[in-house]
Amino acid sequence: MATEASHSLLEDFEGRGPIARQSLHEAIVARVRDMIIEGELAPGTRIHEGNLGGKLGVSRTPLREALKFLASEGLVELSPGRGAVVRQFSAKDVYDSLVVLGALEGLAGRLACEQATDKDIREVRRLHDHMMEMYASRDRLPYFKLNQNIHSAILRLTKNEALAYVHGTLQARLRRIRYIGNEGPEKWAAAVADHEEIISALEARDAERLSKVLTVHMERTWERVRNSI
Amino acid sequence: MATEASHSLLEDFEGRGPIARQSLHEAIVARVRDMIIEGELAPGTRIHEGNLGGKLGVSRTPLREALKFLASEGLVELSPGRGAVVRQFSAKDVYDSLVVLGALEGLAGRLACEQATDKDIREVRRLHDHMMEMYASRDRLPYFKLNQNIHSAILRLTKNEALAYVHGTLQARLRRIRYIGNEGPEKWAAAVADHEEIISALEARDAERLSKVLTVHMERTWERVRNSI
DNA sequence: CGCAAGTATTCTGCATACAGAATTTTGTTT
DNA sequence: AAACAAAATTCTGTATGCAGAATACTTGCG
Repeated sequence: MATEASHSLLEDFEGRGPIARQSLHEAIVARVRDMIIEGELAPGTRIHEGNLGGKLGVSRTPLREALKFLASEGLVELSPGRGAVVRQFSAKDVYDSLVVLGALEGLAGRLACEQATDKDIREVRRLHDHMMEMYASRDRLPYFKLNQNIHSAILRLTKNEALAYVHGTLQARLRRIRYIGNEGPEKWAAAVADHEEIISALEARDAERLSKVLTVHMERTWERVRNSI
Repeated sequence: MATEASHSLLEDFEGRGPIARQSLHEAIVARVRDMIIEGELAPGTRIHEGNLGGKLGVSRTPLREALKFLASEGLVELSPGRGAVVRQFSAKDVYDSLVVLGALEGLAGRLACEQATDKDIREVRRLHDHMMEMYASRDRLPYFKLNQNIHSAILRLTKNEALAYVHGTLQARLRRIRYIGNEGPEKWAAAVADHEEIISALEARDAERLSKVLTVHMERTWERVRNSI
């Protein structure tokens, strides 16, 4: 099985102007992370440094560095002498992560109501409205991505980097699960209803209500995804 | 300034029997992390791959991999073209982290009361009593380490890996701050009092009380360390 | 004496080379 | 044909080499 003579990340990088100041390291991390999230690298798969490097058009050295980075994030596991393996998350892992995310988003809701500027909140409203358009037209993928963006945005509103960071790492672990979790119409509608309340509580700067609905939203998320694991 | 011809991590590793199955990668990560926590690598320092590699007795390749790992943890920052720099945490960073840790320990307190076995709790009691002996003899360093161990142990009692993981990464960022934070006798006594209540609530499996005291303990920790940043 | 431009050196980032461990294939025996 | 053993191959882990960027140094000029 020959490695597809594909598109080189390095060329991408060199092609960019001075605007995209990201390093090749970050590009590889982002690319491999996406491959894991989108299932191109299935959980449990042993990552072959030669093949993957060839596919991405980079040598093993920067690829290995990226894998260590992802290992620290918890997306891959390192087994000494046997390289990196795409981490498998059990149903319990997912549930546990959602419990923690519930607590983190609960805290974020409280802080966001205190810290956010009116402009910040309008920005979230814009994302929300856009997401609702995607719901109206039943465009799953854009809806999914906007959904993620809204949650990340609320985390950023807290202006608490540590909070945004830990939320981000847990979120990344679950992104794949949510990505595949295509819930039915009634569950989707319930999720949308949650989001209506989220934006409403945020605009009212009702810390308790926002905190509560975000935590409950996480619990309901578990109900939605538990069968697709 | 010549690099000290020191003790090689690689030799350490080769010297070990089959018991210590940790890889050289993990050894380097642990060593550099300790150097950061203990201040041997000061915040803001640019890490010189050649020098540090020489000091540890390893080549640049595994060292660079370890630095990427630590970058993901947030202990070092990568600036493209300029290598790795030991991350500086501002007072706000520390406060923000403590706020998140407060929420996480609060959650952990609730979960620990549900999930812990009696044996688990006895183990924490043992650590607690041992820590109290160290307090009695005013042995700061052992006290400090046991203190950390107790908090980590409570996190493990939850049997929630995701929770323990995010707690661990934030904890690592603060370890250096706490390490240097030598509070006076009355503040130390107050911290000890908190710990008495923690173990008492845990043994009573009083989830609300344990959750509360752990969160408050974090807030008080901020009061203790805020002036030493 | 200060400052700037140009040069020299050092350092990072990536690729490659090499040794040893892990795995697969092959061959042999029952 | 199955199972074990041994050889061959593949793969990982580390060191080293090399190009280009970043930094330090030197020299010339105001």
